[in-house]
Amino acid sequence: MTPAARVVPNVPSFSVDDGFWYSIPSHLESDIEIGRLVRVPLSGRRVRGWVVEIGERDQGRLKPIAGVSGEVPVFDRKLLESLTWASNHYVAPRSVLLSKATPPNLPKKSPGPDLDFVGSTDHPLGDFAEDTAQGRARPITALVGQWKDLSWLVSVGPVLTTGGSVLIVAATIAESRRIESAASSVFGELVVAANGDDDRSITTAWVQAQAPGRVVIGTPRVATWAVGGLRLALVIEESRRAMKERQTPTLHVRDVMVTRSRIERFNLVFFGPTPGVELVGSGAEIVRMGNRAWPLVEVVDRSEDTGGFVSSRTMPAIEGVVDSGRSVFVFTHRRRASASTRCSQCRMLRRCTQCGWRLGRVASCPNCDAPTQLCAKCGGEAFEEMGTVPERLAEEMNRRAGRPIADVSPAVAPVTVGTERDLASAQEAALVVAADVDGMLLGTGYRVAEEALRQLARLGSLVAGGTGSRLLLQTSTPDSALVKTMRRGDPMPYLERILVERARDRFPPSADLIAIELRGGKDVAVDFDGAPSEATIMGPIQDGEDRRWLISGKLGSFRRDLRQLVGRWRDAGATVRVDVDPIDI
DNA sequence: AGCACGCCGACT
DNA sequence: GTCGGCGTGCTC
Repeated sequence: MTPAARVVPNVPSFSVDDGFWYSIPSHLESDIEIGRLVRVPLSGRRVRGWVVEIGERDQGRLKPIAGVSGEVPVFDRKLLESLTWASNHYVAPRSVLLSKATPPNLPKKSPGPDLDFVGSTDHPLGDFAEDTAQGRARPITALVGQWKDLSWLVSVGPVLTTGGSVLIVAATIAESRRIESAASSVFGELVVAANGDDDRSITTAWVQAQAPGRVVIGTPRVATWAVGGLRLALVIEESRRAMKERQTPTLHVRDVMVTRSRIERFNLVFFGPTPGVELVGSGAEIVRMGNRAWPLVEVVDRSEDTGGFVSSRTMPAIEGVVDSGRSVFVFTHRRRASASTRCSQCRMLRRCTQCGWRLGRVASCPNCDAPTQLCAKCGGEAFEEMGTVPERLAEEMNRRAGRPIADVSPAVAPVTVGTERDLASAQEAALVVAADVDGMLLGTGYRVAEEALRQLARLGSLVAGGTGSRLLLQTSTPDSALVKTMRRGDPMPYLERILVERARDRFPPSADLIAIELRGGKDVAVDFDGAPSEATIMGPIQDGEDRRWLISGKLGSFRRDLRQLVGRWRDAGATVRVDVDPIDI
């Protein structure tokens, strides 16, 4: 028997998931521990790999580890367990997940922090941080409210003074930078931010994050990082799209952090105005901050209104704010006019009276060929394009104001018109207008209701403080659940209702959902033998060279079998994308 | 991934 | 009879 280590080579293939045993040469013995990067011989060459187990093995035909790389391990046993869970959940090779925990350059030893901090506030997070500092476990918490003023940062102080670290994950680099600069003014050198885009600064941040007693801030990539002495993790706006990786493996920060907090035993708080339905469904404890999760809302009822993008009651509000020297942001959810149209009179979606197909500007129904007619609802004969193109919106406001007040984003005029893509860079405004709330609910997919609320709440956080500042919603359904929810300022009853509907319709989080996409490999035969009877397989949908399937239901151990299948399809030459928990289907 | 192996055609 | 093209399979 000889000292040996199991090593997962850095090879993106399912077939090396279990790793291989190598003997440990005596001169390396003191360096080999779980999570260390090593170089090992593998089929006639040397590759990098990670130590995942240490033991004794029969010398047999074991090859020796050729060397160690870096100065410190990149994960411990617990983080390894979380990463292994993720490789299974996301149907990805284990080495791909281990790579995500590894800094781009070789990690050095970190010097410990040498500064101390004391402070606290009466923010709800203060209690949480105090419990964390005392070593008390708290259930996973959804803190419902605005985070942007950042005054809450100081309340994580007690965790630091007891030698623990705090991890903060934000959706984008811009937000991470804002949090970093506010945190630095409170905690100084204790702040570590992974905001760079070059390998060197990312590696430096990783190294610094290994010393306990830090505030580590970064984008979703840091969710798979080891953090020294991690006691409290904070995820800001977990329901944002950016919280899920786009390519395989499609990690979601929420799911990774929930698993890590259970295994590594740190406290976990999700913070934002609208927790995701999946988070609500996971039984997280809901803590509301204040009475409203977003500022005051004014509703402009358009059901009696005639055409145009902006109501005759909205225009004076906009002009009033402009005249007082403050700014306005007008939000429209679509950049391009869609093919659909609606009645200018009753504002209902125009549908074929024969088959219900959505109609654009056509003389006959493209589905059933029936000649198109008057509005099925009210008999109106004028129709307008759906969706409010920002340019047209700005033109209309300028025309009606009789002076140039509006322009499309980025802000150059007092009134800025923008879509979701402009929200990240938008400036605060005294008046924020959602031009077409009804249109936000007309999309397809099981998430539209949730998305609509999330976007409106996000608009709320653009509203500057001060008297008269507000969010104005234009809608022809002022009694809808969405508008009522916005008026009340509490997202929870709305989200809980969506949760019930998802369970009824067998959508996530009540059911597993995996989309599989094969690019190329036309002759690769695909079958899902062994799929459990509780799973439904839809597809393939052919899209040019691509084929797409959707698997839903209770997957159970089928996830494991899927690894084999995906491996086989890849070996046969197909590019396989596995989208676990897909957001748009 | 990347290397060996093997089967095939091309060329000394 | 040998060289090198690349498709297939395996890696302690």
